Amino acid sequence: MENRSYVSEEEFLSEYDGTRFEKPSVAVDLLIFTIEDNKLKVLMVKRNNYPFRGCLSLPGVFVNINETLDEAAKRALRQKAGIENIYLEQLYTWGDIDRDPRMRIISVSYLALVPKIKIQSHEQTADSAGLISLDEISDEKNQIAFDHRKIISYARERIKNKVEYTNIAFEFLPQEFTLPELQIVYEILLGKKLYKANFRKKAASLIMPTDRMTTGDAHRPSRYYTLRKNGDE
Amino acid sequence: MENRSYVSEEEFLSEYDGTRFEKPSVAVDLLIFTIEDNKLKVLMVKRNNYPFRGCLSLPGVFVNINETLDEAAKRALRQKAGIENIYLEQLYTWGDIDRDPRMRIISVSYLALVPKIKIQSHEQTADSAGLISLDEISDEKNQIAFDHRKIISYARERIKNKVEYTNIAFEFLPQEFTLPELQIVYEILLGKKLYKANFRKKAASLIMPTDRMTTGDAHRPSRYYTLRKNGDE
DNA sequence: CAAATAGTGTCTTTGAGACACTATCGT
DNA sequence: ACGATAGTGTCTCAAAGACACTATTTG
Repeated sequence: MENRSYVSEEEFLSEYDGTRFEKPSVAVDLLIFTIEDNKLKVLMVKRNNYPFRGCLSLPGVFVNINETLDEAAKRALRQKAGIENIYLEQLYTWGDIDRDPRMRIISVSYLALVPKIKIQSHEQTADSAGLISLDEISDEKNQIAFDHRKIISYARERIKNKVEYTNIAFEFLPQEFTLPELQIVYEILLGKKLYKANFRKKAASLIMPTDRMTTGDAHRPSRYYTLRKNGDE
Repeated sequence: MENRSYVSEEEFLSEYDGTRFEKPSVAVDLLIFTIEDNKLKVLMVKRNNYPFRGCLSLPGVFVNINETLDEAAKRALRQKAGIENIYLEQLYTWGDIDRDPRMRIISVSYLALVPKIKIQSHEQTADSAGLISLDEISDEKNQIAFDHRKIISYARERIKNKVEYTNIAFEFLPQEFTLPELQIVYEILLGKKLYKANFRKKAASLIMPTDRMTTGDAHRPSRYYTLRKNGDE
């Protein structure tokens, strides 16, 4: 009886092309976004090897033969930024031939969103990692390694779009937040000011009030809310 | 002076991990969607080798070392379906370890949309290709190779979403079409009936009337339209 | 004229947008 | 009382949804 028996690689490849294949390398690159000082920032590392020595680049790892892409992304998140359990989604796969001058590397990029608090304590994990504002990255005077400027700009667009039809904005905040805080996050991500009253009406269906309030400010206190999960009434 | 000098692979890899890497293979798989007999269908080929002999699978090729992912996708489109110059976008990259029982293969999937007319003449290109309706693919009685059922279902969702905020529906139609035809395409892609009057009001801003009308039908004739491109008034 | 499909007019409801107002803190 | 920020009420306008109507062809 025929079960899924092994077929040699040679035989297998001939099914497709009849030629040998030189394989590209596969890496995973991370786009770890957070909001600091009311600015959207990306975690980048300074390269201390060629090529692009001294330039900023996205943190990444090679994909091991025995780990999935998602696992590789999570490992990179742990090893390069010391973060776990945050929003993570596959973004796009970059396959230009000369994107790395040394060899052919296909990069599967992952988008990670994280509240600033979670990232603080791990700042000096691997290499010299740091949060870079998107303004600095757009600035042509700053050297960015590989095609990473393009990748970041792609990620920025994805965020802007997804804010409109998902709740990713909440990923930038701690579990409890005030509505003014939430509004600022939306304004940063969308890149425009919003009307307070309208924003609150729309947000109302997404959130649940807590009984905690801000204290100590020289103005009316603000209530803390949490994101309403599916199933909460 | 230091320019981007060559660094041995060994040395290069050590920067990341310090271990040797066994590389996965990288393939491109195509999801070629079209509408036939008022049903959404995908182009699939019947496998005549192990594994999954006799099962339906998505057409795909390995990525050559000297071609980009987009180029590989276009080549697959040409070689496996004989189609060119159609809507093509990268969908998602699948990297589970055992998605192929023979060896580690990472698959970059591409979504292609095509009007039925363009595909007709090339029906019997490579292998035994054929258009399979999504109902048949969901049917657990039909054997689908690899993780391709999951991939198709992911693509189906992407189409449903993108119909809402892009003009991809037009990719399923020839250059000239009637509004009833366009409405049917939208209904199939969205999976629900639409109100004619409302649909037409919304479509009005996207289309340009021609002076051609349908003829020969035992009812009022229908005007042909074209998609309004950016720049058309 | 009957059957069939193409195409239109209009009312209702919903939500986005804009603006003016009130509320509550610390000093 | 004042400055500052939190929070609300309400009007307008545009789009989505629902339904009833008219129009034009063939046989």
